Amino acid sequence: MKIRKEYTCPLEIIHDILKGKWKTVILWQINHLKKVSLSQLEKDIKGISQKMLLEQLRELREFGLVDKINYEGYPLRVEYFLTEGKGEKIIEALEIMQKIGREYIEEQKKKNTDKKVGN
Amino acid sequence: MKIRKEYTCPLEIIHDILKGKWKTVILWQINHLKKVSLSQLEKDIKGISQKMLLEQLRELREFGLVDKINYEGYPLRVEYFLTEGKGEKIIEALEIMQKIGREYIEEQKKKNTDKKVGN
DNA sequence: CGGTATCCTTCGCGATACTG
DNA sequence: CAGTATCGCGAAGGATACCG
Repeated sequence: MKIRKEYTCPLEIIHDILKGKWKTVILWQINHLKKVSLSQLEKDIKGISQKMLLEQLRELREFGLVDKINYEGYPLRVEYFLTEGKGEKIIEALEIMQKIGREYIEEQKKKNTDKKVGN
Repeated sequence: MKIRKEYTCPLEIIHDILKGKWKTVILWQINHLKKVSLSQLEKDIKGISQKMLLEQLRELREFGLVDKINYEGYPLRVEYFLTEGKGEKIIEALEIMQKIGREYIEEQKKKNTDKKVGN
């Protein structure tokens, strides 16, 4: 369990929520597919292991960003999805950051072409 | 250097931007104080070492979220501040996440009092 | 005061094997 | 298909000493 007993500052949680290599990508992907199975996520998120995926999904659920439904019967089937409140809200934050990411990429490209051109 | 040579996906950057225990807190604190010296940040951010602070500040500067001014003369003096574009923008994202953090804290409190009451 | 370098510990995470 | 358990390595991060 990586979640602390108690938080005093909301900022500490921000860190824990997005801590780890995969959380943001998982959230992003779930938002993209809306309702998605474990195996689907595993296919779509390149390089992630099932163990990591499950670990991170569990944490995201504990924070109330993600939820899941277990369907009865065989073969087993589950659906992961963002929670209406916090889950969908955090996508807004990720979108802002994603734009900043784009800006950064653009700047780097520009720097590189400038270098090649002359200086 | 923890920043990669090149990014293909903006989401990878989101992770790198907020990676590490301290980045969000540092950004938050700089935003709060607007222009701030290293020693001031060190005092205000509880538990951080000077080494970590400088390390993270450097990364934030490389991403263009933070910038600094070096003043001439002794004693040495610098001022760290958020960049107008990306720096101030990311605060919006942090604010959203901070609210989610608050929600989570409230829920936990409620759960605890409910437990005490009965069940 | 601001910043760099080094050493050492802890923990994230990948690989792998196993269960219902 | 969904999920748990174990183990080992490398990176993150804390402490500390030193430089301009």
